[in-house]
Amino acid sequence: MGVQERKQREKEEMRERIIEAAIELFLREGYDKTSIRQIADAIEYSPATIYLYFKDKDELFFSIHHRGFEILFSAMAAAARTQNPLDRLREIGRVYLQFAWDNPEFYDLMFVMRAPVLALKERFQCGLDSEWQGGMRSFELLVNTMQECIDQKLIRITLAEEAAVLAWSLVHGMATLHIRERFNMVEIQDPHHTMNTVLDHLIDLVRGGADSLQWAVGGRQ
Amino acid sequence: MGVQERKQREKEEMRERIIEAAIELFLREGYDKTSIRQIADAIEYSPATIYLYFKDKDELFFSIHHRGFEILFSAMAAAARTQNPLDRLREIGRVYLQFAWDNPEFYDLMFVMRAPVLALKERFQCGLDSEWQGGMRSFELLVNTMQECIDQKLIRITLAEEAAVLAWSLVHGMATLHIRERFNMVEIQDPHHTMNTVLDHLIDLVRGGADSLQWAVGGRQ
DNA sequence: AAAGTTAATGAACAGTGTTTATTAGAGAGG
DNA sequence: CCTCTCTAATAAACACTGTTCATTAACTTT
Repeated sequence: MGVQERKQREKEEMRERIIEAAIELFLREGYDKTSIRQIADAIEYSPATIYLYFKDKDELFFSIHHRGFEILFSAMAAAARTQNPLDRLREIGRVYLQFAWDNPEFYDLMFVMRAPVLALKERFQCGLDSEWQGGMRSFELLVNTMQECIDQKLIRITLAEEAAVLAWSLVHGMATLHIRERFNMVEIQDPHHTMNTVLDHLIDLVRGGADSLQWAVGGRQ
Repeated sequence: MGVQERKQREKEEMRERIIEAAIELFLREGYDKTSIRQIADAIEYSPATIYLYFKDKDELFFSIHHRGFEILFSAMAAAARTQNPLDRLREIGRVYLQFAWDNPEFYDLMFVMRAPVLALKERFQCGLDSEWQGGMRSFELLVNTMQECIDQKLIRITLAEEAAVLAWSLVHGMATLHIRERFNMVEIQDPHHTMNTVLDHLIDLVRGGADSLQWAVGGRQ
């Protein structure tokens, strides 16, 4: 009897409808102003219904944060295929910064807000370790790229993880200083341009300049 | 008649009492759980009273964020006196990271939360541009240090502001990835150690290594 | 058709930030 | 000393918030 499968499907569709409405509101109004009651209104159900599909608001927003990573990955796909690992590094950085620039609310949810980690913590205790999959994947992409750079002697840092933390922290720092409006506060003109310029500086610095490149390629043992 | 001066003083003292109670709660319970009613309870006044001294919650927390900068500056004082600008740069970075590590709630309020900037925006429209003084001062300290490094040909970036954004973004990125628990998510072991190591890497990279130092000092014109 | 199951809800609870009409008390003037 | 004024403090209310739970309505199975 396919009735159970249909019910399962309907439940899934309902979850989807809730998430869709929540995203719509979230992107338009921000996290704080996206209330359960507003979401319920948008899908024309009662607020209590949402709690039949999500444990609480944190879990709902944990589901939303997945969508953000999907967008990030689809933007990252092209960059990740760049052959030269150092060029790839730059491309990854550019895509990451552009994603933060174009989707500040998503970026906030994925890398700044506490809601998704709180939801994850509870799941973790309940055994279901779905992990912070998206974040993991993108960080590993960065670590692997760094490792390739190290293997090919393209950069001046010898520990891939440290290099990855360096790069991630830099772009994340710029993204959040922009999103949370601290660049305005110190009167940085044209933050978009500055962010890309600074990313270029990072690449130049880790590469070690023409001298170091020569040194790396040339040998010295 | 000194009665008006006394009243003025009493008003100031009341503001102080409110801020003190708010800080106490804020550091113990976090921003969201620090409600006007709880603050009012702590000082044994009614919630409405607080609105006689602060326009709204944002303005109250804008006042608190000043205290954070005071702590940061007193920690920064010694570091800022380091003679060699490159050593000073490292010290500033260390102190900054340590401040974020030791005072995560303050750091959050000063560099991540939206509340203080929202309060500032309203003031700005009302003519009173008290500015984001603390942030400005610390950023200028960084820019000036970078300029000294450039003047003494110690670093490989030629625009002080860009170098400052690079350094600030890096340490801010590490601080926030830690505070908002994203380092845990990608399973970084010993984040405190990693953060300092990465800061050292930055210094090494901008310095340009022994070769570049030699090149800078030696001349080549 | 009756029984069992379950999805949906109205209403309530406990909290939030904020506003306003009212009250109690201190300071000034006669 | 007694009014009168002014103002600091408040109780109560408003419009929200996330969340829970007993009740209802509808669908499925017997």
